[in-house]
Amino acid sequence: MQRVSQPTIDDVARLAGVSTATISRAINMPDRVAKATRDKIEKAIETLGYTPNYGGRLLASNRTNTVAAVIPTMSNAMFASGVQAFQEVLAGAGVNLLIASTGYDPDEEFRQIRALMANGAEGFLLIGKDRAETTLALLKKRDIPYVTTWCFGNDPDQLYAGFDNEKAAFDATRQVLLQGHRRIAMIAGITIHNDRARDRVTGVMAAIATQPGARLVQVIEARYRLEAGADAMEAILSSVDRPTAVMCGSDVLAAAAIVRAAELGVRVPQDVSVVGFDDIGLARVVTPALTTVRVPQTDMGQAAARLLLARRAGEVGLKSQRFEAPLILRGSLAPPGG
Amino acid sequence: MQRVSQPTIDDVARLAGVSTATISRAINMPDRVAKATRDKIEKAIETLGYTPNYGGRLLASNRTNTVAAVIPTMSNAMFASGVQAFQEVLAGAGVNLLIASTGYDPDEEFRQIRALMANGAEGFLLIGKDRAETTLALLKKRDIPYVTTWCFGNDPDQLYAGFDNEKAAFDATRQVLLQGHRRIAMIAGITIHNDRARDRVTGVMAAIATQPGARLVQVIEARYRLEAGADAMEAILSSVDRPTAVMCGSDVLAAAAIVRAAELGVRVPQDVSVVGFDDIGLARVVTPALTTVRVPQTDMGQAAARLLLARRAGEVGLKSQRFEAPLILRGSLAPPGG
DNA sequence: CTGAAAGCGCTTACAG
DNA sequence: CTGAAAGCGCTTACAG
Repeated sequence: MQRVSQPTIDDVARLAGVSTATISRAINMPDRVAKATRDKIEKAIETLGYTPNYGGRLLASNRTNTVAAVIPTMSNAMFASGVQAFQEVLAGAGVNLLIASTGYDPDEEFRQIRALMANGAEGFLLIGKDRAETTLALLKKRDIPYVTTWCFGNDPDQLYAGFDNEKAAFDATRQVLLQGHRRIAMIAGITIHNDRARDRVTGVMAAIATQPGARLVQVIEARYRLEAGADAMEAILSSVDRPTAVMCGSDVLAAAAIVRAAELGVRVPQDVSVVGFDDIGLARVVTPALTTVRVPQTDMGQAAARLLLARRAGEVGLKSQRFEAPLILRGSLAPPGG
Repeated sequence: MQRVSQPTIDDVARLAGVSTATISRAINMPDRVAKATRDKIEKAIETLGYTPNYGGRLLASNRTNTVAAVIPTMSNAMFASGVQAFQEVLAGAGVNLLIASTGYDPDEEFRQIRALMANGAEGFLLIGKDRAETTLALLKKRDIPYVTTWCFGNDPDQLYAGFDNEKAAFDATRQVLLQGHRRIAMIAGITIHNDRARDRVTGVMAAIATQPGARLVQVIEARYRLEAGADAMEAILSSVDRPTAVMCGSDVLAAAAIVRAAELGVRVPQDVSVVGFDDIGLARVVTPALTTVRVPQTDMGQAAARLLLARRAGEVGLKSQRFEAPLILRGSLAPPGG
């Protein structure tokens, strides 16, 4: 990708008959340049097809205009809307978005963040709290701003734009208990290196503990894939101590669980209720439609972008933002026995 | 996002007792530096926590190590796996990915591409052929390599990594006809500014034209949203000339159509068959599971990355790559009458 | 409102 | 294998 030689600011200066300083000003602070001069310059720029060289600009100004989002995966709608919202707000401010995925691997996350920093990322959107020590040290050493999303914490040194996974799972489970369920199972995400998955388990457990007579009969961890969710559901349904409700760590798991239940002739919600987490498209398409926790993807993405933009503009005293993640009631949850 | 002052190559040179040229070589072409020197340098780099300044490097070498993907939307799983695959291959080569979305608007696409070029994008992954003239002119003028995906064409000047939407839709429709369907409707994507949506309609029409007695009773265009697909299905089902099969321009539309049909008491596939396009997660979760055209997302994403990487490495005579998009048979398609 | 000039931090022929 | 030095294309005090 060798570039053909492009016109430089010197070419424009020569053609317009002014200094390069004035060209630079005309581009970056137009109102500090006389209208007549500006017009000449614009004409010259147009004629030459000039666009400023990125590297030169960068080196001189020490700003890249670029932030990065590092997410576990793009293939799951779990993060898509959030990243989309993040990008839209950034684009509105003329800031570009670099993106990388980690496959839920902290070492890969470290590598990606380091590479992105070396390539000009001035700020980061990160998912969750679980992170390699080295990553935190790197970010701190270089004093790079970042916003932690998809979770919430009270650490005043950290900037969050997220929600409380434990509370969301707790509240959802409370509603399940309220409907009368006492034997509950969980299909959780893989909890290692994943605080969101862990917090959801904790929340479910905590809610069950508040209800005398209620029991968590089983917790199975599964990757966020349809096949894994289906298999977990089958294991749960074939156990002797069959639950009346299954809480799931994600919609992918929950949707797959519903499908597998149907294949096994188990009716949802009459025989078993299923609750998801995310509220992505899947939730409304499965039969019965999924009762699920709505993750505030758009809110988080927008807030993260605004926070980063504000930091960039030099604002201080920025505050973390916490959003609600309510349970959306649909057909997959009903009192035990239907 | 003002950076605190970081160590420069001069600091490293001083500490290691060598010239900056040698530092640069140790980093970029390690085997042209004596082992002993390299060790000294590595130690100095480590001590200082040095990482090369992006702007300086860029200006001197004129390479950004960054390519961009400009897609209609990230919120739909339609493109997610393809972009994920694209990013993974790039990351393996140490190349970073900028990403932007256009909302299916050619003007927005132009703006995003221009902004990305100004921010160092050395190559592009683009979706489909429909594009503003100005965009093409811009790309050409700056001689920026790009790969066109999610479609295919025979233009030898263009680099494609995609599939033939018309052929895929044609083949799928042929199979529907083979099952005995003669009255067919279509829920298409919005075709303006979208060659993929248009080609799918053309393919469906062409296949129907090959079958005596077969008719396309209705074509409704809908945005790729669940609600729009559901409403389109309702309109189709309430028409007097009700089809026995509905071809859809995407899985989102098809899944929503199935759900709405069920709500209206219309059985799929007994009363009406439904065929999708994409094969995203939704397809396997809806009841009945969706018969759908599998879009080779991963193949396209990987191929696009490899093509761009090859161009970058100076390879010439690169060839477009065309993949298959086969119909995946599941429960939503059956002969008329079930 | 405008210009001359220094400087940002690298890379890379060129020479040895 | 290593170094001295030019140069990449901008921005930005400083001066007027």
